[in-house]
Parts: sequence; structure tokens; C-alpha cells
Amino acid sequence: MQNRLLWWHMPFFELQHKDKNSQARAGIMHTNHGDIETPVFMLVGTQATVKTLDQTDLANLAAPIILGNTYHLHLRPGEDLINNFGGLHKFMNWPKPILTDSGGFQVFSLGLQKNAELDNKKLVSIDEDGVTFRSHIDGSRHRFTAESAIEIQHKLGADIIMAFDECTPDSAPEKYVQEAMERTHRWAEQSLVAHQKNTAHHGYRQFIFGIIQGSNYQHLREASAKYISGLDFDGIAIGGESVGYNMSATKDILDWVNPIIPENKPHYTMGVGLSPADLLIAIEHGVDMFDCVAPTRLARHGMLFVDPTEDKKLRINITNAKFAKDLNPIDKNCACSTCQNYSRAYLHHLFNAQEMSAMRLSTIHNIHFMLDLMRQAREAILADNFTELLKKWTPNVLRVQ
RNA sequence: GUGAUAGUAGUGUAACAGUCAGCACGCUGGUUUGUGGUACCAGCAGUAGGGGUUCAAAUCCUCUCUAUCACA
Repeated sequence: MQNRLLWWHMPFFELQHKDKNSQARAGIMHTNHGDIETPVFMLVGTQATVKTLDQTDLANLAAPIILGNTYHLHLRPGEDLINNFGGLHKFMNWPKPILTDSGGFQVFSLGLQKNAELDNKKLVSIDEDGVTFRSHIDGSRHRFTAESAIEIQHKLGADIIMAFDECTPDSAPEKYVQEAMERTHRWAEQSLVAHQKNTAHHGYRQFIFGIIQGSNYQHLREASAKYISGLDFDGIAIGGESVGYNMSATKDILDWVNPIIPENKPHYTMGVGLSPADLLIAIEHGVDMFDCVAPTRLARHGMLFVDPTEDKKLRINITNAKFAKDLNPIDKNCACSTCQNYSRAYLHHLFNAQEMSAMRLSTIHNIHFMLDLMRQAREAILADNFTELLKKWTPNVLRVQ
């Protein structure tokens, strides 16, 4: 109990160091389920699991925090069931911090789907109060509002929850982007009001982040940064289709919003991390937290990250014929259990034979790779030589493959 | 040895004598962003061989080869 009281009065985020040659930062977040050192790459575990891995694997990888998804968990198995288990941590037997996404992104991603019509009705419709959508599982109708998205996240019990937002596609005209942004701002306030009714549903404090939108329009991004920063959020996220998808645009967006976001709150780019280099670029522009499905999804399809210093490649496709007889580990310098125990030829064979362990061993490697890179980045920031690390990963000639 | 049946990418199959011989697996690459747990995109590869009939043959005729079955 004393511990809990201690947590209560400790600041959520402490900025520990700023790199002298860039905007890179090192910090720490305190939650009831443990501390999270930043910069941090957060593993995506949409459906209460990091695909192909279990809690033993995650513990061995020293994963600091994982994500869950409000949309998916609401549809299946439902927040009430998880609530009855005492929350997501107990349900999935994960003792460390969890962040849940609010479901706002699904409004965007479902809306983009080609088969956006089901029974001649749109899969998603947005109004001022919320979003009505159809389940991708069984077509049943559901509705999220800012208040319900927060209530669901209270029941799920993540340490960090996200305000409900609308992520507009880059193709949306400026007028619509502005309307959606203003809607997101209203939903941000409503999310906060709903959250403040019950900030510790399971007996420990849940922190809440607001999300900046505004697509690729500088004045909208600045307005959104100002608005969201003015609210009583514990952290600030930067959302949008371009963020992560287009790193050049992402850099611009970060440079617009960075001077506006308070320094003493964690900065979170949602969806960044297709490539290890993208994480470093985001860090360079002042970001503390990221999440991305890419490292795990790429792993499941045989795309494995490698140290770029040797052959200027950031990843290899282990299913390529040239690896059939390659007895080297995926990456000579990698300390992950996959690289310590298995060869490229073996991984190649497992993929070729469509064995499930191919996915698991590859996922372990890619996750270790990302987490290790973040540990290196943190050390570099603390030593004021982050730009050296950045150079190694982002020389001009570096190609994705 | 005699007879019957059958030979279409590496494998399994589709195509009335009439589009550029289709499909699946396979193989070779590529893609992946607040998840797609086997996905998506592109490419490779074939009428057993030789003659003949026909405006036109995978398709009809004939020989050779091969396979399977039946009979000595």
C-alpha cells in the first residue's frame, strides 16, 4: 500500500537528458507496473498477445511495454470479460506496463478498406459524437464515443490509455482535415472528462495521452499541437497517416509541433518503426516513444533486420535462395537467442517448410534488434554522441535492401 | 511377345478441331507502418518425339518411345 502511495505522488515522466547535438532525449516513465526508460520501442500486441510469442519470450527479450488494442479487444473477447479477470495484465499474464490504443485508428484503417461496404452500408460512419462501425469479424454494428472508448480502456486497465481521435487520410481535403481535427480536439476534452471520473479503475493509476492530428498542413498541426498541449494529458502523441508512412513528412511534422509540445511530457509518434533507421530519425526529432507492427509482421514473412555497416542493407529476406546453405547467424553481432542458436540456412528451411517456429524465431530476432537499438540510442544520448549512432544507420546511400 | 488405355510446366490438373494452352501447388523476386498468424504484387516454367490430315491440331490419323493394366 505504501508503494502505491509512493507511485501516486511520483511524476509520471522525468526528462533525464537532452542530447547536445540534436533534439534527442532520454527519460523515464513511472507506472504501477514498472518503469520505462526512453526512448522506447513498444511492441504491438493487438489481441492481448505479441503474435507468435509468449510471456517467457517477452521477459527474455526484456520488453519494457507492450500495446493492446481497444477495437480488437472490445470485439473479442470483450472488455467486460477482461475486467472480470482483473484487467489485461492478469488476463494475459503480463506483469509489465501496457498501453492501449483507443480504436480511433481503426476508423481510418477500416474506412480505407476496399470492401468498405457490407450489406450496402458503409463499414464506418463518423458523426460529431463518435463513430459507428461494423465488426470486421462478424459484421455486427458497434459504436465508439470518446466516453465509451475511455470506459473500455478503464476496464482493460492499461497503464497508458489513449484519447479517442480521428486519423484522417492524407488524401482528405484541407477543409475535411480541419473539421476532423476539431472533432478530435472535442473528443480529446471528452476523453479527459471521462477519464477523470475514474483514473484508477483497477486500483492503480492509468495515464492518458492526447493525440495531435492535422495531416500535412503546418498551420493545422501547430494549432492541434497547441490545443492538445493545453489540455491535462500525461503525454502527447502525434498521429496521422503520414506519420511513420512517410518519414520525410514525419520530420516536418515533428519540427512543427516540437517547439509547442511541453518538454516535460513524453512525445509519442504512433506507427513509426518500419525500419530501425526510422526510430533513430524520430528520436533525432525529439520523440520518446514509438510503436509499429512492422518488426513483428516483417519477421513473420521472413524479412529480418541486420546491421547495415557490412553490406549497406537494413534487412534481408531469409526466404531468398541464396540463404539456403548459409551457416551464419542472421546477424553476426546480434545477441538474440535466435542468432545465438540457429543459422540462416535453418531459418530459410523453416520458412520454406512453413514451420511456425520460423515466425517465432524471426520475431524474437527483429524485436531484440529494435529493443537493442533503443538501448544503444539511450546510451548514446546520455553520452551526447547520438548523432554518431544516427550516421551509422542513415548514410545517404543507405538503401532499404 | 500380343492387346487395351494413357502421355499437357517440377507436381496435380483444365481446354467442343477455332482467343495468346487456363488453374493450383512449386520455384524466383518484391511489398508490409496506432497488425494480415501463412497475406498481397510481379515473374518463371508445358502440349513425350517424328511424320501426316486440315484454312486451323493439345484435340483427328500414323510410327517411335514411355507408363499402367490384361493375356501368354
